[in-house]
Amino acid sequence: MISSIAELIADRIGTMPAGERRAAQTLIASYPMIGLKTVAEFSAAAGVSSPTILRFVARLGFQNYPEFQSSLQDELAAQLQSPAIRSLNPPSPGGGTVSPMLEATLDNMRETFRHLSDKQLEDIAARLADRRGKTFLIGGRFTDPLARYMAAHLAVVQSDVFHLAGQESMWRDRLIDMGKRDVLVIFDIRRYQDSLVRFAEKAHQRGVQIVLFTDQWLSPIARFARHVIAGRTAVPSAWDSSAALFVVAETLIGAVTRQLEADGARRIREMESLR
Amino acid sequence: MISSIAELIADRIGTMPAGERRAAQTLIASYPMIGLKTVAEFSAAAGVSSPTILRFVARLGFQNYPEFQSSLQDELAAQLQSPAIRSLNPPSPGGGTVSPMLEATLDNMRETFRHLSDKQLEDIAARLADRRGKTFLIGGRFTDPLARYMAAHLAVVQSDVFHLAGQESMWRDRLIDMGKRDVLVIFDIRRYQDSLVRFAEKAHQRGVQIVLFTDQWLSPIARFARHVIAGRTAVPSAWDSSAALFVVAETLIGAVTRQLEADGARRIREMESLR
DNA sequence: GGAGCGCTGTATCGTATGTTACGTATTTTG
DNA sequence: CAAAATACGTAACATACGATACAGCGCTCC
Repeated sequence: MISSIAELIADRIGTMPAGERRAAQTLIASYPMIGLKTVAEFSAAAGVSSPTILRFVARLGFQNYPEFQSSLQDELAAQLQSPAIRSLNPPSPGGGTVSPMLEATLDNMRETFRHLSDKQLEDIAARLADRRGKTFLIGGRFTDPLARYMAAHLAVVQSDVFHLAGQESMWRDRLIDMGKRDVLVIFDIRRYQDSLVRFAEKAHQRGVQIVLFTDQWLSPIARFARHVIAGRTAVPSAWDSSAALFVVAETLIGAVTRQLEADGARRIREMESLR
Repeated sequence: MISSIAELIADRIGTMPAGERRAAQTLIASYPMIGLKTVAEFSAAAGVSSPTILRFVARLGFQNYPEFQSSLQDELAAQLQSPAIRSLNPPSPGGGTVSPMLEATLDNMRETFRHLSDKQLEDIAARLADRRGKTFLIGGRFTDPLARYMAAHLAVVQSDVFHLAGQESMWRDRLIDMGKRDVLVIFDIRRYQDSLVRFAEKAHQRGVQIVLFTDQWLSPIARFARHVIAGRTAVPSAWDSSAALFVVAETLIGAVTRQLEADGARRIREMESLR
């Protein structure tokens, strides 16, 4: 079973003529980067001519050079999605059904945050902390609890935080209260909900700033969103995991709280005294 | 100091027009693979035209598209050479707010699961999957969304799943429906809510089996509970983190689904056909 | 309500890139 | 040692790719 081009090369390098062998060795030496460049660059690096490179990829079984490159890219993509860090967490001798799920979840989080810079989060937090507008939150069938969770926390440190619940017609009517200075936080992962998309579009038309939590395939709402947070959701289960998005939400809650520190602290104290 | 294109994008995404922002988001979502493909593919994935992609890379400071691609490749190459330091987000020496939060959360999860055996989880899952009784879920001020999340999923694979919402008096009345064969899942972390404790006690008196999600200091409800899941909640933030509990909940959801596989699969299909 | 600006997509163009044909060099074999 | 077969590079070719000019549209600001 051959699963990577590198193996394929190792398998056939013995049967190759001198020129192609040099190509193979050059590719292996800085695998797979050279293969992503142009034929001319590849040939120059290997010290052979362009046609030799093409004959080389043909011998590997590819119809043409672009096809070869696509294959390399797919390989890279797969590699990047399951970071090698996995090996750093010992395979938890237990073995049971728990480990794979936990491991995948941890990977998802690392991967999600890898695509997320401090600056982005701070920007979004700043937007949420900006007290000139209101904050609305809403989610889909399985993600609405995340919206609630976030709303519950934000509502403690600032006023004008509203979770949109209930029937579609209910929240649609709330559109009238929304304007340019307001923020709408939407959670939407596969399978994306039409009702949410429609709602997002209408809100967008009113100039509302949309912060979208979605999965790596991006909900169609992304096109209306000012900020998009793409979380990894794949786990060995019948369900997708929202855990990564949950952690991003918590991180944001923390960031907003920090930015509102002065005001927020007072607010929290007041609130405590009211209980 | 900007060292990666991802950062560069995060830095300037705020100043970009809508179309280019979509390009940026698409790139970040599957960073950096899309950027290595052709302009046509990139533009199609982002849902914009080719010139918009080119304007996008121009705005990032590149003279032309190939130069942009080379830069991405260099980045990838550097990344591949030091697999240990996979983190795209540099260790944020400036005290980035993200890393410590994420690290703490990941630690919490590992620690939480370290104290949780496969057997325990399977037992709880079996209890929840046992279809002779009903399942009720409820949570506290900040944890109720977790109860909702779990309820939303369980309700798909089995009947008789109820989330207890609204006023305290509302759910207190539901006690009348609860008996020995039923399960009550409660989420309660500091500061523990008296109302929940009272409710748990009454349910316990009726012989209801209680599954408690709490923090490492254990809610007083623990004394009534048949199963206790203690999650770590400490993070460098003003708030406690429920992320570990969330992941346990997802794990349980997965386990229950698996145990109900035969029935559950049919149920899910039926449900799909109803939509 | 009108004028101006900026953003975006369509259509066209030039060119860099992959591809192929062919001639020369090198090795292999009888 | 000769002759054939294979390998390799040069050079011409075609295509697909990136780049650009331009027009339509929406938005903002008078």
